[in-house]
Amino acid sequence: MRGMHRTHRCTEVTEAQIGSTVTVMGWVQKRRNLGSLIFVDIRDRSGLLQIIFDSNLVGEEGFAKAGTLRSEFVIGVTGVITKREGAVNENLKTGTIELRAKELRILSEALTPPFPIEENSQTKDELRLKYRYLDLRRPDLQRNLMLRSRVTARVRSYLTEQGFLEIETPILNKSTPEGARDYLVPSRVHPGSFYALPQSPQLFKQLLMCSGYDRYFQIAKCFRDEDLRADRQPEFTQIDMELSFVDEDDVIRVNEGLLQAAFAEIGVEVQLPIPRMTYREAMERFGSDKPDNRFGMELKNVSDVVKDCGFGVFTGALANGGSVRGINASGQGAMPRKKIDALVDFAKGYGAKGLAYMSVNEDGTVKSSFAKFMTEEELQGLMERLEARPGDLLLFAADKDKVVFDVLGSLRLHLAESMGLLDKNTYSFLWITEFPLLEWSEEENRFVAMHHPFTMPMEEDLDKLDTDPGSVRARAYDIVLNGTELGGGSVRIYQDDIQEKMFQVLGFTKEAAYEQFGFLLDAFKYGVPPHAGLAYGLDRMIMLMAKEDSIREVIAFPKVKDASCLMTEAPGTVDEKQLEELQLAVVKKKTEE
RNA sequence: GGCCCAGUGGCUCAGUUGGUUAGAGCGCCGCCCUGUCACGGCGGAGGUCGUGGGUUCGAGUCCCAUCUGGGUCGCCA
Repeated sequence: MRGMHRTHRCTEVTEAQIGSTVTVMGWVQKRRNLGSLIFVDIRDRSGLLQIIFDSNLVGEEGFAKAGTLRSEFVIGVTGVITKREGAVNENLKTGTIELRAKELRILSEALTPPFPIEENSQTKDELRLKYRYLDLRRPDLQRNLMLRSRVTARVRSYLTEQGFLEIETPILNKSTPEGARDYLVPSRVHPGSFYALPQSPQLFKQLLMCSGYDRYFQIAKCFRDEDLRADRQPEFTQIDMELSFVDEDDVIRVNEGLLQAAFAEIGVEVQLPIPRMTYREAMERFGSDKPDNRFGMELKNVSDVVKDCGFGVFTGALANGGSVRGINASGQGAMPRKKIDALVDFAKGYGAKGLAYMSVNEDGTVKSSFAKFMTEEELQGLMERLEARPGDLLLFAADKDKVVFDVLGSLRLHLAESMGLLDKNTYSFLWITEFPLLEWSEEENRFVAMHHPFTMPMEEDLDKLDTDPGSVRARAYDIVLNGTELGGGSVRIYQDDIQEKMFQVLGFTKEAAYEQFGFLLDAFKYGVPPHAGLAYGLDRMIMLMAKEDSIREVIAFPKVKDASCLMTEAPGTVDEKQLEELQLAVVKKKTEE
């Protein structure tokens, strides 16, 4: 490398540099050898620049060397920027200019890559992830990671301007049984004891409030040992924050500014204030606590219309305290039976026993699985409630509310996708408020916290904590973007008596509460400010900004479905010696013996 | 743990009702070519069809099991 220094990235040279000598360095994207003239496209993270090798300028030796160039060789080239003699390439940022090489250095040679290094890869994920370092050379992934870097930089500067302090919290923590499964790390010094990797910095940020750092944030790695999804990785990143002396409106105000700043990076102007909707309304209208409000197809309650009908499925659900609700898949009335059957199966996957449907023909007559049980008046009532027009397809679910919401909410999204209603260029934000404080767990036969045990109940519901805990609403809020939960937070409990009551409702004894969270409860006794906070899933935010369908596309080194890494082959076994030091033994399953 | 989809040269795919030496495009290798940018021309190498078992005279194609990757339900306070 001695004597040659890069002066520009490939697309940093412009027509302004014409006539000047520059040095670029990067990877060979493509060579086009015309015999006595060789063109090479050189690539770096900024993009592509065409280099022309002409023996008159680069010399016989240099020209011969250029002839040996192959894909992905790393080269350095010094030359003169000139206006192109040939045609302009309108697909390139540098399409009107080229670099006439005077000197070529091959910095390293390269094997032919196992898949093409190009945009819009068609390559299987498996191969891409095994060679992630090559995959990461592709322009779309480079754009995603550069976007991620810009957004986090913008978030940092915005929060800093707003008086937030960036403070790190521990990775090695005490395990807490509530919530997701922890990743555990054995302690060598304390055999038989384990640290847990943080699922979030929740307790620490509340302690920081107790300590007077009244506005905290962190871009925090978090870990959850649960199954993966397109939008879930075992390790992920949160933009985590906590504020003192605030209520939910203060948190929302600061975060609307944050979202505006962050989304400005992709040229999207977030309209403020972001609309708010209660949890109850979101469930009633969209069957989801994270509604995608880029399109309609809202749920309609038709329980009153069908309450006396002759269709046992409907009346039976109502008799069991459930409801009958429907959605209108507008314009889908001609859907063939086979596709409707597929929708029924889809609904069954979400716990429905079935799905009643009704196609409205162009002449106004209906074709339906249940019309024969209905009076003309009832059919008309259903059509009116769902604002049905000729050519529409109406779908109904009848069950307990929870199932009906789940089924129709999922169906609504499913249909919207196949109907092409989901526009990735639209960014529709929504705050969801007044979440239930508690959720009944069939598995544990007790109430569990919907958010976490430190979430403040709404004042007007406090008296119901004893009588009807399930109906108590929380001062919790989620920020939803296009049907994705971007983040969530709450006002925290800071009063002893309410916190104790909360633990009591959750079935914690005082001893158990202190065993788990004693340090926090003690801290609260020494002067705790009212506080509230919020955390974003950064990966999801960047995914939506980059219009990707999986957070893997915005994470440099993601894990695959079974939480392993195809490149490093983590996790792996360890030496006997390491296990001995930790006083651990691996129990082999019988099937492996 | 359940369900669904995929697995054929380096990559992306095609492969008829099971039937002779398994095809294509791109890539790769060699030769030729002074303005290409999906460069062009000529020639060439390369796969036994994820793995194992079964049915059959005969299996890429049918059956069973299994592995790998993806999606999803459960799970994810």
